[in-house]
Amino acid sequence: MIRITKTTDYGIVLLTHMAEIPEQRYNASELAEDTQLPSAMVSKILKILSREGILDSQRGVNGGYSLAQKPQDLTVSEIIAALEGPIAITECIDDTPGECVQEAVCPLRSNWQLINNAIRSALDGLRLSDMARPLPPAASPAERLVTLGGGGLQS
Amino acid sequence: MIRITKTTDYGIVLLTHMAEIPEQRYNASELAEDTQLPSAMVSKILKILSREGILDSQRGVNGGYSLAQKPQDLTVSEIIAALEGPIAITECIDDTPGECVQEAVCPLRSNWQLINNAIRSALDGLRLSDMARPLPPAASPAERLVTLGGGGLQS
DNA sequence: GGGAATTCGTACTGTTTTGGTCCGGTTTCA
DNA sequence: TGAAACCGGACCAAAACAGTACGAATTCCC
Repeated sequence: MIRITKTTDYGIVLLTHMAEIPEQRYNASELAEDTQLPSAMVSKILKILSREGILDSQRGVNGGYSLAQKPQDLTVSEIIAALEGPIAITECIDDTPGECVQEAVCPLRSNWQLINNAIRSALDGLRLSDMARPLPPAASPAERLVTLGGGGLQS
Repeated sequence: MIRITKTTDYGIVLLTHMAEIPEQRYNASELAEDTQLPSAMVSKILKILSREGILDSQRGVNGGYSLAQKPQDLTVSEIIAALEGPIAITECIDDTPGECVQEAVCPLRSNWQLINNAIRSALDGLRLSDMARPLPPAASPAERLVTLGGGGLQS
């Protein structure tokens, strides 16, 4: 199953929550409380997001974390990249040439980029602000994209 | 890192190879030889693809596997779904309601669909025949999609 | 009918990744 | 000075993955 790790899952939940009041500063335990996620985990994730520049951190008594950018400027792609490294589906992408045994045989190396780019583009198009919208009034936001590419049921 | 398992990686290599002469029947050891992949693994993967209906299998002396569809009809999305289960990034998608502790708190459940759909759409647009093309003459195929969505370097 | 070639199903095992915890250190503020 | 917060790791159990093995079941050919 193509999946995102729980770390990333939680990360997006946290960021989405913070995006509700973007300017506010939140501390780790407060966020854990609000989202009902394990607090040790929350704090671990916030550390990563801060190290990666997605959050600003403020130490000390009234410290905490706040969004480094506006929710509408932060792409899902960036968030995922921060939490699980670069979005590169397969290994043979940034490999040093010569390492792959298939190199001579495999006509795919560059064609894998097709898949990577397709996914990255899709994720670049999504903003934190899109995720934070709590089910818009008229049409479900999910519908917007289904029409874009065909969708298809998950069998 | 969002990644596809090696099983899927190999699977696409195998299918791509088979797509070169779509009507032909290939046996497992032949394919392992051609692609330089571990033969036990190859055979395991072919079994799965056959069970999932992507390949037709023929037992017996001159048996082997052949593509069940034309390469231009088979989407990357289907291949991945066959090899790693439905493309559903997070757990809380097809969960039975009530299982998720966050349910009350989490405004995301339906918004995760945004991400899932975005990725699925991207993958639905790619065919096996696109992968099989061994670096078309004029422009690299990777370029086609970069322009489509912005691309962005993998940091 | 028998034997060889081939797929089929599934169980097994070692390694890596993931999810989650813990703890000692550092910074800031009152 | 001490409490509140972040920071940076190490650490561990459980799950997933990569790869192997082996005994069926089928089919073809002689």
